[in-house]
Amino acid sequence: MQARRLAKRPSLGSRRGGAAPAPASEAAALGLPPPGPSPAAAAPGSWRPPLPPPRGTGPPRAAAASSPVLLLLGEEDEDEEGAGRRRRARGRVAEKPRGGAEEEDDDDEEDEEVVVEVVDGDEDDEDTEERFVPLGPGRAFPKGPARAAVKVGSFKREMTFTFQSEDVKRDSSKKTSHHLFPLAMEEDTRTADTKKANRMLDQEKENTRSICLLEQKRKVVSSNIDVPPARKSSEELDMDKVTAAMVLTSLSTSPLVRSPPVRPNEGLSGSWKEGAPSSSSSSGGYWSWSAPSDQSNPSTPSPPLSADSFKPFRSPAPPDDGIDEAEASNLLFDEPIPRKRKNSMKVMFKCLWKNCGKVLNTAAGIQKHIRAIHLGRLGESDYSDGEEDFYYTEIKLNTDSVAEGLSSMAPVSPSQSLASPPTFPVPDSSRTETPCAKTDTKLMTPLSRSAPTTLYLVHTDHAYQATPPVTIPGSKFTPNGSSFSISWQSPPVTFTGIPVSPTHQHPVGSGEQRQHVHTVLSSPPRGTVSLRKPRGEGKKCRKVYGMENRDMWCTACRWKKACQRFID
DNA sequence: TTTGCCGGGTA
DNA sequence: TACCCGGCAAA
Ligand SMILES: [Zn+2]
Repeated sequence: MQARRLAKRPSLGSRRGGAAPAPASEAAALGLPPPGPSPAAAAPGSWRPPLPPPRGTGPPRAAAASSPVLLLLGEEDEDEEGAGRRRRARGRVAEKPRGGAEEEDDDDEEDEEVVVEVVDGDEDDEDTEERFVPLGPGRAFPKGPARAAVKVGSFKREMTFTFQSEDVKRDSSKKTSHHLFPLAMEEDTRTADTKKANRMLDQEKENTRSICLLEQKRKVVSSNIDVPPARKSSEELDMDKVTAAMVLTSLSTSPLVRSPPVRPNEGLSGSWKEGAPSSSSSSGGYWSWSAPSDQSNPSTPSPPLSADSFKPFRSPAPPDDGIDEAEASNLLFDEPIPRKRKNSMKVMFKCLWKNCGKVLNTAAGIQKHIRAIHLGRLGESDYSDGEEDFYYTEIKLNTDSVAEGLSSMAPVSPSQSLASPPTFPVPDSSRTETPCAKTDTKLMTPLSRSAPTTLYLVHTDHAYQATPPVTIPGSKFTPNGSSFSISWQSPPVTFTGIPVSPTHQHPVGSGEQRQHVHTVLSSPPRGTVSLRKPRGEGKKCRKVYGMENRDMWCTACRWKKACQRFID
């Protein structure tokens, strides 16, 4: 191998000492340090290759030369263990002189320790309500993305946990006499639970979607989620998940879609009921979004009903929409924000009854409405057999999305655009996203085009750029983070692709590259998926360090991929 | 020609 | 997945 390489690359051959013969002389020739210390031995602060500057060589180099600290702070200066020539790529991972920064964006885990610490913290509190607390005030927010990621992860987990427990709790308390098995429960479907369940599902979806937000605001959230010391059989728990999943799946086509209008012969009631044998569920936790982390995803292809999406669906309900709309918006504003909803979330309940588009801000209200007006059951004020459930739907409004919806402004995230079109495998070759991002995508892909705020989809053009540390330039997620999405584009900053960037957000502003996205949008069938990137004009590793210092290049460059160090 | 890097191949 | 490279296109 080596041989081959050498042979193939004359230029390199001359310098690439690593394993090749005659390293010493070569080194000397190049002004390299005495080969004394084995290449790998190089101490952190040790020697830095004067840098056979092919061309004035990068400034980073200079600084990086001796101070590890600097290295850490600085973007990413690799420091090939002093002696420079680490033996070719292969093993470089192994050596990681803790003092010196790592080369490779993908390697520098400057925050490593920190991260660990955090994790620990989380773990510790693992199960208590206060688990978040410590994180909030106590910890100064670390900056590393890596860290962030980790945190996020753990949070998610926790939350999941939390909810489930809650679920179960109420579940059990509520229908104590119910069977515990989903199938069996189908019979009971149309019980109060059902509705709750549905709602819960919706919420789940939504939550998933906005999980990122949650993460951002975990602090806030945490305060809301109080976890009663819940214990329950794992069995139950599972069941929950399962059922939830089932329901989700079956409902994947928004309830609205398949509701009333579905059957032409729809009588007055119960017409479509049979159609949805699936709706069975157990828990009725409002805040439940079961197993967001792993489980839920598979079953959440459903379109989140949201401000936007509901409009179209509304079609079943003929005229008086205008009124509703208005009404809705009104409610929107004075609504006390149902429970745990995060600032930007509003929940409305909309009557799906034909010709009736009533929108109320409380489930009870809508139920009552349906029962009274449409089902003609006036008596049973509080009792609901779940029937109403089928005639109303919960609408989640994300204030942001609303705003967006009003003025379908362009600057919104392109990612959104990407997702919405009938689905054409957009170039989008590889995307590395955070877990949440994942769920996000899932949700959005189908038909939804809402909640633009929630996408922190991370998209890196290349895997090579996936992990670098990066502090997002312009904006930092604010615990409130509801409006950050748009602000990205401007900063032309060179932010080293990271797992936390809003999908294709910035490209639009900074570059031409994603332009084609629009194209795709307008005319889906565009086959031309592979538009070559315009190619950044900046100097890249190759140019900067020159062929001779190939090992100083960033990995990507070495791989002949898009440079990740000098991003355009 | 050089540079950047895509697409694809190999290990 | 990590690594490498042919080859194309922009500079
Ligand atoms: Zn590079």
